[in-house]
Amino acid sequence: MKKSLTSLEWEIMTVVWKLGGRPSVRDVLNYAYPEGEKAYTTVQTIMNILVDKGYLKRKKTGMVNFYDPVRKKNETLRKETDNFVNKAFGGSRLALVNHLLDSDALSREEIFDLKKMISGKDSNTGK
Amino acid sequence: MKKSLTSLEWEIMTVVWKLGGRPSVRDVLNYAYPEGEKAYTTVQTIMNILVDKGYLKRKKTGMVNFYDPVRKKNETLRKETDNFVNKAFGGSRLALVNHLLDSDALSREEIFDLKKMISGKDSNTGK
DNA sequence: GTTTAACTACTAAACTCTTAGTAAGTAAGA
DNA sequence: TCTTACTTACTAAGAGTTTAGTAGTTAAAC
Repeated sequence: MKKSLTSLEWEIMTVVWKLGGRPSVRDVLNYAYPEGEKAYTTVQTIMNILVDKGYLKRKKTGMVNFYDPVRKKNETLRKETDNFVNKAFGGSRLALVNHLLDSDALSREEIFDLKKMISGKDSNTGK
Repeated sequence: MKKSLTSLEWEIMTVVWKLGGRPSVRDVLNYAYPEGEKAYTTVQTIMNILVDKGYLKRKKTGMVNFYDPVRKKNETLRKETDNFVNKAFGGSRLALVNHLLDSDALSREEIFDLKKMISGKDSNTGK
């Protein structure tokens, strides 16, 4: 149902999550593009698209719009990961992990860390 | 440099890899859309876009074009995974795995399988 | 109070993605 | 050889993405 995030939309959402507390267009602009890498109205447009897509809620206080993420970063990450897994790994999250392990996508140290990470996991906590 | 694959482009590439041996537009169409879910020319257009993007090579034999994948599926998978990891996880592949473990994205069984998978890995084989 | 700065809403252009039609050529069958 | 089936190359329309300008309003500064 909900449209998936494009590259720039991700970038903006990441900033909104990082800033916390209902940032305005100006807040996002100042933080992400302090050297004028993007026009004010470009960021404004994207943030309004994010409202249309259901990722942000807009609330006006005085003259200014403030934007609140509808979902937490984690939840969104999960949905988008699922999208990617569907597209590239036929829906199998395990196939993704398997790919990371089989290809040389992960370095020796990463695999080492991964082993540590996973052995710290209790397999009874999953859904 | 190389443009990343869209949803439909992935779908077509997957079929080309699966079929192997320089399939034609007709081959892909018959395999993937036997009930006419897509028009011949739609598939043709996408495959030509894939040539433009550098994912397929086109070679005409007689009247007919045959299409050959430029890279193996695994290589492409790795690049696209990197793209996604860059977009959504700030470039950290470990953060992706961590997310899969921390969220309830993986079921209990999946985590169990994952543990088996990773303990079978020799951490000296990574790059 | 008039200018200046900031913000919003609206508009739009260039580009990509997805979809598919049409015209023209070739090959095979009747 | 005439027709039919298949292929290619080209074209295009509608939707979405990314970019940003403009017009109008409000608030602050002088």
